[in-house]
Amino acid sequence: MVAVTIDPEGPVPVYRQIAALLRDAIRRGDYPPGRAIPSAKRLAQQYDVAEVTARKAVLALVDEGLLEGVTGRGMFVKQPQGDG
Amino acid sequence: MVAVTIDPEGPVPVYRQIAALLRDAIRRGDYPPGRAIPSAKRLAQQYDVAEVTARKAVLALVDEGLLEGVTGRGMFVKQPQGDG
DNA sequence: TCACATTTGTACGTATGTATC
DNA sequence: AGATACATACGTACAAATGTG
Repeated sequence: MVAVTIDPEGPVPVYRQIAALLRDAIRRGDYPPGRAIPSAKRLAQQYDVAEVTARKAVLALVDEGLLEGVTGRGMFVKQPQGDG
Repeated sequence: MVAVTIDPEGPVPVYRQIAALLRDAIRRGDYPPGRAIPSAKRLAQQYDVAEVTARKAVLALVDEGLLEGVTGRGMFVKQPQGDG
């Protein structure tokens, strides 16, 4: 089970790789709307990257409108907007 | 001439204050489409903040579609999109 | 209310890679 | 080869909000 698939030497930046994994997980329903994804700290441990890097990945998804951050609580999956 | 107007103690984050100043300058035409804004280093010196903070401000505008970064050259003002 | 841990948000510091000039 | 500038990545500190006890 080596499914975690981050390649630090590949051409794709690590933060984008993590963002892609999270994006897929959200779209797949692993984290339904209203649920929080793992904290930046947890993601950093899981993918063996710095917390700032994990955070950058998450912020990319916030930027895409998939997530919403709530200070002191977590990053929550938003309702799909204008997608049937 | 104290026009530079960054308040590090105010409720608005410094990077947002700088982003707002740059956004206004662009909209005002100080930096017309195709032109580059000052480098992150220069902005940091100008506003007396860290380079990372200046960069964060600039990236916010990239995100808004106002700027486009070109490695080795600078951050360029984009053509207005869908604005008559 | 207070103390503590967790988590996001902001800010500064630094190093390396890549591209341009 | 060197200077400049953006892109990525790690490290650290503090503030604000939240949750638990």
